[in-house]
Amino acid sequence: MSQISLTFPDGTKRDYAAGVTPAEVAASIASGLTKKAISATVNGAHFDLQWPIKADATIAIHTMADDAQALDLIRHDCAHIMARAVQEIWPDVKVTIGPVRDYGWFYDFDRAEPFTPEDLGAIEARMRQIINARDPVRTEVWPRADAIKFYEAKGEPFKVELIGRIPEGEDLRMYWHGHWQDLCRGPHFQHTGQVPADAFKLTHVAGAYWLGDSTRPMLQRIYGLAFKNREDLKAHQTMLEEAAKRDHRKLGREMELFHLQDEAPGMVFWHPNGWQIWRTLEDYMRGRLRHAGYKEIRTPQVVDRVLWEKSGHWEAYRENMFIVEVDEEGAKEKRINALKPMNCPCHVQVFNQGLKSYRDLPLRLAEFGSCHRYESSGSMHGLMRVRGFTQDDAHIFCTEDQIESECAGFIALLSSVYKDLGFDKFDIKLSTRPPVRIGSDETWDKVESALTNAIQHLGLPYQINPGDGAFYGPKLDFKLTDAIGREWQCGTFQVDAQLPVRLGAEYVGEDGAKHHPYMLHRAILGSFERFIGILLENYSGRLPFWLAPRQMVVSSIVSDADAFVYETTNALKKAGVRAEADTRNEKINYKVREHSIGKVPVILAVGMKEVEERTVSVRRLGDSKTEAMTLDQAIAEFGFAALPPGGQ
RNA sequence: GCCCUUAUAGCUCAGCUGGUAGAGCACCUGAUUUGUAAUCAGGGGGUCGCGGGUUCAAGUCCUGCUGGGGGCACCA
Repeated sequence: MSQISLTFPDGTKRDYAAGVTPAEVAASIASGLTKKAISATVNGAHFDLQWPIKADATIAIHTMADDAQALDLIRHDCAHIMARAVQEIWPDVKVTIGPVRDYGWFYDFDRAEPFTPEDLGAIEARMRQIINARDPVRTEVWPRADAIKFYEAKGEPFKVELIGRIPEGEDLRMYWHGHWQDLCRGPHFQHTGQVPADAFKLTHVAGAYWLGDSTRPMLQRIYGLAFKNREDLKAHQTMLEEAAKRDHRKLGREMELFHLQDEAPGMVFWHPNGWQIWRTLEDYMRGRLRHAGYKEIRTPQVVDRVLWEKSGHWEAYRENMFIVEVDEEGAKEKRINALKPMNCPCHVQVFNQGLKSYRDLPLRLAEFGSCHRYESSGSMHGLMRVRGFTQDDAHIFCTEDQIESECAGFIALLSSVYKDLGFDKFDIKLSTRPPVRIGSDETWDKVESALTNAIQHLGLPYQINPGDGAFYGPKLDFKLTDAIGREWQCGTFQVDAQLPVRLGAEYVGEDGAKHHPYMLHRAILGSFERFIGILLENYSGRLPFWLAPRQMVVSSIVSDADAFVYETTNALKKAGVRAEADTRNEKINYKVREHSIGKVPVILAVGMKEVEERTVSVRRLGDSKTEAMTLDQAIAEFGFAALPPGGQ
């Protein structure tokens, strides 16, 4: 047998017989490593200890100290152990696939009866038995015909189909966890006892289409969490509980911001406090847009289908549109309109009024545009996915040469807005030309490089999603990261050479001839509804002072202080602060508690001491200390704090 | 849209194997004038999501619809 050379992380090389396994390599290095080794990285691929290495390679042996590999094996072995447990309890259940995911894994099963929470407990118990049995894990590469025959005999149709989808030439790997068998890419541990028995938890069952295809059968997916030890699992569960506490739907009720009801699913009823947040945010955005050279417009909600036919939406998007029929008396036929699902066609109508010159470009038209989309019933979620929403929309009409500078200007504006709103980190994703597209390659080259140059000149990192652009042009998506690490896609910047042509937008160029402008679709917040939801969850409802719907409550301690409470409240209001007086006959403890729960950023307490000294006692949310301040100081400080960032 | 699950007072929830509803908070009234996260006492409040069905009897069992939740699909 021939020799191969393996290169270790420290650069040393050793020779082995071809076909040596990582387990044998580990044993050759140190006897302690034989026991501690769990897997290896061979030429960048995660290898099972049992897999033969056939040629020269770089190799690194992993132990449980390597988090990434250890967690990958723990979660993947959990998936197999769970599937084995399920089939041991219910032998007629068919298995499908069970991949690793963030913090755990899932496995999809085909079973007539639904799994119940009690079932999950029984499965967990059986999993622990399997782990405690320390059953060996074995793997073999099989010819596909044998594997297909094997699964047909076993009555596992999903596995048979899966084999048919694995590319020819790829090794078909069979795994055994004890007596139980599964088709799997691997790698895995060497025995089931290597999975920590106290660091996993089955969390919930959900439906999932086979192969993610809604025309295929609905399977039952069981989700599990798994970590290296009990403490990590507990920490993660605590984190999930904390995340649930800041759910915007819960905060919306507690802070009296908005509600949703049966008669208008997916449409928001904004209450005074919530609408105050909205208006503050809208005023802020309006100021930012004005400074960035945008002109604000307003276009109709209900538009005749003729326009949607021209724009192409009637054909492509009709099932998601709210159709409005008007039956005019005496008219020969009904007039069919649609609530606008987006603003772009209306903005082109504004552009088309009057003759435009190249001197008018770039023309930036902004609208806080109310849109309605008939979203599928299962997709709605609080403020995050609704049927009626308002975009911070704008369309920039420009020439090809202006795309790059417009893009750069947009990203600068977006990053500044995100920073003001408390999001320091965001990622950019560039989606490039798809296989099916319109326009010449030359134009695509030019437009894609305009976007790339704009990002690069700003020195920002970005990822490329090849082929993910729209058929009419490339796009940038902007994803921000919130306080607990979740990512939200909000901003977008799309280049469109199509709609201006379809809707006949033209300008007179320097050459005196008519040209179609490019249209740049862009949004920073995405929608007010969703962004307010994100803000609430990011801040856990404790919005920064300028955004808080109720900024200050001036609370009396004794009723003799009431006059000074009103004087203070009125002075603060005059200074632009959203201040309220609370002179109810209640203890100061009661008032402090109530307004703290109400997430009011600043509570002022006024007793006789303050009345005599013309001071206020300041208590900031989340801080149990108080601070004495003269009334004049308080007015100056909080009057300033109430201004939006940038002093607009 | 699909799978599972769920719907009881303004909110959070209890109501066992069917016997016509209960708690805490909130709300109202009274007392209390209080120093930084709940003062005490009393009171009012629910056609148990909606429509059918089984039963002597339905919040409870069956069924349809609607909304919510967890996912999947969708998000041009």
